[in-house]
Amino acid sequence: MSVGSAQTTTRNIILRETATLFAMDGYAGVSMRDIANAAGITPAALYHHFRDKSELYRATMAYAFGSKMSDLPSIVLGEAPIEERFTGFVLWFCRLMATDVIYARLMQREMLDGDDDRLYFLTEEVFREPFKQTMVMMEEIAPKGDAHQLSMFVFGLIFGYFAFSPTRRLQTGFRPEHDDPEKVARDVSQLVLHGLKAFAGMEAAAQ
Amino acid sequence: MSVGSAQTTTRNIILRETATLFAMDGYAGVSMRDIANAAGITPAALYHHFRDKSELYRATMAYAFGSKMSDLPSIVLGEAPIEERFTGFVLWFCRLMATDVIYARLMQREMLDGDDDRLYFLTEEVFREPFKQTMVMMEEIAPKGDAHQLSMFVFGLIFGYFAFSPTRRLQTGFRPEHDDPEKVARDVSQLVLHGLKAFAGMEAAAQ
DNA sequence: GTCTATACGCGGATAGAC
DNA sequence: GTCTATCCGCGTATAGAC
Repeated sequence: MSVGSAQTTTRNIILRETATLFAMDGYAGVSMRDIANAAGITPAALYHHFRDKSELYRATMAYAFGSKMSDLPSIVLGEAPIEERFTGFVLWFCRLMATDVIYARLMQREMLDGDDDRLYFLTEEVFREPFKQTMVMMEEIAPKGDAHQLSMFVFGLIFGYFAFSPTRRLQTGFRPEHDDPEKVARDVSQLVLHGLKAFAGMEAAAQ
Repeated sequence: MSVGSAQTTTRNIILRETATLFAMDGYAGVSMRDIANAAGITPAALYHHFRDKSELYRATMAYAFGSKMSDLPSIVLGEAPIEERFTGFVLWFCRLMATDVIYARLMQREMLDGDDDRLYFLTEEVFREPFKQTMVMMEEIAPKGDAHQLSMFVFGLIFGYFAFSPTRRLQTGFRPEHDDPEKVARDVSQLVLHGLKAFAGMEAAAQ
């Protein structure tokens, strides 16, 4: 559930609370009164820190998404064999999606409701680097494949799997271990690493 | 963009409009005035057809999700070899996600905002059958694998890939064909069919 | 089945005191 | 930097005529 950085200025308290509120109820579902309440101040005080609701929302995204990706490079870059680095990446992303509900939900909401500017921010500031690094791995594993698309398959698979959780838990055959990021990461890695061999030699030949 | 059935009763006109509105802006983002406007009636008239906003929302879900899955069985059941049936299923789901924006967005929103009842409805009335059929295919392709989880990987992959579209289109290496359900389906099928061979003989052995 | 009229609380936002 | 007080339009919802 952890989101953003540490300092306990009023501004940061507000942002920490809004991250949770916006993640749970969405932009339109949260009022400035709700936020003020959660932060322990009055609505009027909010406007001392942020011009209006939409600026507060944007600040919340910057706060919530900031520096989440920082531990990734050490996993992906390095001397280890590609399979190991890839598996490490998958595990990292599975853990993020499974553990940080706020983060995962905000991502989902931005995909649905983000305007051009916010999607640009998300693309550039949040996904650009991890995505590039994933593409590099894809090129190494499946040199003749479409690195962009294959990387998106990986992101999509993990993102989608956990986004489906609410109904997945009610579905035939569900067991609690299906929520366990360690297990999911293992099986995703296995499926993808094996599957990518189909793209190692030639582009979309099978059908 | 097509949603739901045909008859042009007022009730159906309302539901058709609300499906679009709720899909685009979410429950809290749409007012009864908006809906009345779109349907060409006054807000008061809405309450002749639906008790309140939340009943209207539930009716919209039932309308939007109703009978979308009907053409699936003929694809999945049949005499064709399993690879072909699986590919057919993947193509069907890719087309649904890529073509029917309303449907895809409502699904995403329900994952985020659905209460217990609505998630139960989604699970039972929308996903139960297609999911079961996918599990059957998984058991045939990867007898020793975890059919529930592998099926969810497939749903998650396709769902997640298209849910990512807004930022995917801004990402390094994007080309328009990455939005083409036919191409995506081909490559997803190839990746998964090949990857599943890793699960054909034993459960999660590789790592 | 749809209208006009209306109730009334909640929404975002501001003024100005402390 | 936070408060109290307040503005005003929009939110859901209803009453009752046609």
